[in-house]
Amino acid sequence: MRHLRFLRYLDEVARCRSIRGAAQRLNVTPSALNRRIMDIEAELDAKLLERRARGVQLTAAGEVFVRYIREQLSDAERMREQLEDLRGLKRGTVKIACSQAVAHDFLPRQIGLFRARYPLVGFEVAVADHERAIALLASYEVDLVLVFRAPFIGRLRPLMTVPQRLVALLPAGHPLLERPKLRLADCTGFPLALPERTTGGRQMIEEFIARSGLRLSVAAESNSFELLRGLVAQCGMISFQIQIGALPPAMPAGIVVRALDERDLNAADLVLGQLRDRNLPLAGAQFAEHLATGLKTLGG
Amino acid sequence: MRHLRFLRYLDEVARCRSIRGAAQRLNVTPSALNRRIMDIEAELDAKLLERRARGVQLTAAGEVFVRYIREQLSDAERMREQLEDLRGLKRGTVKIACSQAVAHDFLPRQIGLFRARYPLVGFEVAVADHERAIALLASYEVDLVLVFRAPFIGRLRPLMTVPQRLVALLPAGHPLLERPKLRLADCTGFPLALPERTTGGRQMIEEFIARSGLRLSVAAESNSFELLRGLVAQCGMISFQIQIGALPPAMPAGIVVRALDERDLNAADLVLGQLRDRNLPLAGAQFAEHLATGLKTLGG
DNA sequence: GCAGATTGTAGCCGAAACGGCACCAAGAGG
DNA sequence: CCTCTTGGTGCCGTTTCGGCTACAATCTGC
Repeated sequence: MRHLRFLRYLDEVARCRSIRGAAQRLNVTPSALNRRIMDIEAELDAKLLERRARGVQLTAAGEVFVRYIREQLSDAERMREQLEDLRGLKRGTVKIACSQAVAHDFLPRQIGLFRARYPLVGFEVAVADHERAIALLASYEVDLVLVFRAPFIGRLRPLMTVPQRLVALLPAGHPLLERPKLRLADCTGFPLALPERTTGGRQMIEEFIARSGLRLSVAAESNSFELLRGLVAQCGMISFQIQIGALPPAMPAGIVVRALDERDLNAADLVLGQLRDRNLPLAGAQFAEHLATGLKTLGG
Repeated sequence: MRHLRFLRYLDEVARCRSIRGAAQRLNVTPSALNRRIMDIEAELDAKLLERRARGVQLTAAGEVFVRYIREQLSDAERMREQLEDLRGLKRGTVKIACSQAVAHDFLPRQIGLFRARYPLVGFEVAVADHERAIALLASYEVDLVLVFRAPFIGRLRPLMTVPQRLVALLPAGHPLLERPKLRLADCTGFPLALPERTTGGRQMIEEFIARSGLRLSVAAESNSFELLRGLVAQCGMISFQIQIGALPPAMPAGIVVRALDERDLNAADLVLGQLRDRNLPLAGAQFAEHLATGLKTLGG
């Protein structure tokens, strides 16, 4: 959309917090960029940027305007999709940020199912922790988030929440597998491979430790669930994951999933959400609906 | 907003259903206007207008695009108001369409109360029948409607509904005033001044007539409630109005208001509404809230 | 069926907007 | 102190835009 050029300019400046930096990314000269911004400031009769020696900073008015810009850009995209839609094509791009737990199996499968019906729809998936996911949502870089233990933010509108329990991942043949149900206390003697402290699952474990005073032997710790699974299968460690991240069919041979006793850990919510006060692009809205049914059948 | 110029162009063309007509209203030449439109069509790769000999007609894609345009223009206005807002000024313009029944007393008083708190807020009020009011809302020419017996339209989002009964307006000293409550059948012998058939109040009366087979002597009929009141005060006729249009303090001397028996006429709704899927400008949203409380205290 | 009016459209030209380049001024950091 | 980075300005060529004029197609009234 031609008429949105200036808006893109300011959007990029806001992201880079620098006129020269934005100019480089936009393939224009800083002077030209700066002039357009000054035009807008003159028209609105309000300073949008606080010019500092090391770059620029958005003023309060700038914040308001940048939010407006991102709405506009999003709306333009949505309109385009509507046009494509009534031309018979279902296309567009779904941008989503998700927790690592769903990155291995659940989300890719849902994308596959969705694309079977709408093959022209593209996807951009950012795997990130809760905070970064919410930040991406707030800056309009993604349309949807699917995260575990989302922080309570006013601008997040939950579309669906699914309670999730923690399950244990054990190597095949592990002695603990003889018991039908596992308690966390049973694991004290065994080497554990835990997810990083920023993840929701780890925080649940930490809360339990704080409550019970249990001492666990943490043999390994990683930000990669992929690696943790490897530690289980190849080093005989025990790891933990939320249910959706450890659906039995997706587990490699050599790893067995066991539920943890309900007394040990409360469930926490996996939440599918979008930005409040925002109209999603067609493709995004449809995929959100698709995901919602996918999540629902998961529970049933 | 400079970057929205093209959009205004097409918006006006859509309203005029003519390129030349729109060009005249926009103070540009038809050729220039047409070029911009063709630019947009080329960029979207979709014909927006069906060129005919007597003017132009929006295509389906055109409809989608024009709706997008009006959203954009509305959003731009809202953003401006937000900027003014954080500059300390509460300004903006509230655009509202209303039924005649509230034009005489209720709405002006509410506007007065509102402007006492926000003196910089301007008003544009269009008095119109239901259909036209809804049309104005749908084409983004007004932000709010306050109409009696609004038609059920999907795009209308009711914010508040207030049931309204019909009351009779009689000249002071009229013989019927001796009775505490009036029945419609009592009026058969007297000359009546009825509102036009397009108004909601008249339709209620017509429905009663159809049900009861009553014969009323219609001495006068008008589209102006102002005139009807004159006929009551100066010609001794009886007229009818919904409650909110006949609040006793607003009645001129010489006119007395009497409730009609509940058995005769059901209540119908006065509805305050906005367009679904639209974010109102700040001033509009605030006035809607103000009106809602005004309507609530009315009932209590 | 034919003149007249009305509508959208293309060519040409001047004006305005825009971007690139070179240069300047102001802080930050050593 | 100098140097490096940042935003800001003057000048000039390019692109975009709008007004004028003329033209083809269609509707209207007789």
